Amino acid sequence: MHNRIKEKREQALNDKIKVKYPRIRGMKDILFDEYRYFDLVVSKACDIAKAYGFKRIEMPVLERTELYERTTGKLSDIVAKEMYSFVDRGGEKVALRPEATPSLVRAYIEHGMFNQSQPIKTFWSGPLFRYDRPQAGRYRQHNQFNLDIFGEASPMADVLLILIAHTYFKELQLNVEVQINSIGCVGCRKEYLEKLKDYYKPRLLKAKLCTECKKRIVKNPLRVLDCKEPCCVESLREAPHIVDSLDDDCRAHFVKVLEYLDELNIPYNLNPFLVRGLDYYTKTVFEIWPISEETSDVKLVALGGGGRYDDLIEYMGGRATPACGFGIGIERVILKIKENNIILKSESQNAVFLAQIGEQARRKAFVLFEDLRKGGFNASQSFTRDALRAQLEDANRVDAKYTLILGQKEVVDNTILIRDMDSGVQEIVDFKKVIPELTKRLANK
RNA sequence: GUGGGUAUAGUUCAAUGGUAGAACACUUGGUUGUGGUCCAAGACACGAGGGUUCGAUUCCCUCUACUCACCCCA
Repeated sequence: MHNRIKEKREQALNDKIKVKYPRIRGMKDILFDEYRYFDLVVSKACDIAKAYGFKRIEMPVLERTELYERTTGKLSDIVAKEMYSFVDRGGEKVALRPEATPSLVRAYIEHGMFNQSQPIKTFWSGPLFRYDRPQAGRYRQHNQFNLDIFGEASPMADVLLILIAHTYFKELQLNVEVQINSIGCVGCRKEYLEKLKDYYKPRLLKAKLCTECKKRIVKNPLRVLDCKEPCCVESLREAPHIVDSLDDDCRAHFVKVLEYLDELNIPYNLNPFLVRGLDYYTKTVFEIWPISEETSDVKLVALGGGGRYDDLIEYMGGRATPACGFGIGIERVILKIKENNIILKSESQNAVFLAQIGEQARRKAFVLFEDLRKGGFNASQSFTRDALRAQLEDANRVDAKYTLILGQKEVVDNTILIRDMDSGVQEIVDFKKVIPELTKRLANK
């Protein structure tokens, strides 16, 4: 009776809490089953990265606001309207990182990594924050996995990144397409932008653009290429391609990248209108687009993207260092995996469940459980429960192959029961021989 | 920032101008030491505020949240 009242009170309290302190918009809890996907997606990426000689790095979530204003660009949407920035108690202007590259570059410079043997290959995984309106595959806090290579000018670095990305999605059984383009160096881009502006000089053509792009063509012409408005897409049909404006060096670099991709049999789509939103990219830019299973259409939400940023490190006050990198959106990958009904490996690896009845048995069970764990068994238990029935239910829940039952009687006799959970057959075994017996049984499987 | 849709139990969904049901999940018991099946019992919900009304979970308004799309991005 007492318990019931207590429970009710707790429930009422919980309900109140639920409405009183709701989660912040666009933020997600990742629980249990969901976390299995998270784990798979991240650990697979880490494994591949390690295999290719990348080393793990983590940076603080908080950086000076200025860092992003200078690199990502004050005018970019990310900085201008999506950044969580505030003044801290010491009067410092700080921001929750909206992307990882600036922090990486900051760390590279700050720790004098240019003095180590180049290239420096890093991988990183963690949360990013953008104050955006949430929707499918977009959150205010989302996780990315990034690979970056510092100090390598060779097109091989670009290729390596794309190769890893491609391998990664293939191993996850996701159908993707690599979209690739080169936006050249500052010089090429300057030349191209003139050509593009010239192309849009005729009034008639300019009139076709959407309102946004009419502004863009003056302020940030490259972004016009990226617009998805049908009228803009249409207007671009005859537009000059940036690859035709590349200088010898940039062209040679890009050709080399494509040659290697061909060699490696990595399917790509040469997308002359692919430009990336961030200011610091040079030469190769690429995105990974999912291909929908049923329609085999390419969906426009990218699972990942990246490119080269050869000027960024010098621009930030470091020694001139070529670099490139790319990021994968963890939540988006998970979404795709679920969409495609890709089945996770079952977690029924809790081969042995240890049940106990009575105080003495429980004490003995604690010790035995440690031995099982140290012996490499996937052991589970619910020592907080008393009833054997409840414990067997738990054993069933975790899909145990065997349940060990240790009761008062067994303690006295120095034995233990081994119950086969499929057949329900159980056997009395000498307590000392449990571990060898289990080893034998599990080896036979 | 703009536009659409939605809001009922832990989850997925019903019904209703007279305060609500199911399925699954959960707890307990049937079995004081035996799970998966079965049976019984139990706990748990109308997002918030306002209006219309004798009476609103239902109709209207506002807010909030969720969701989808645009912008942008991963």
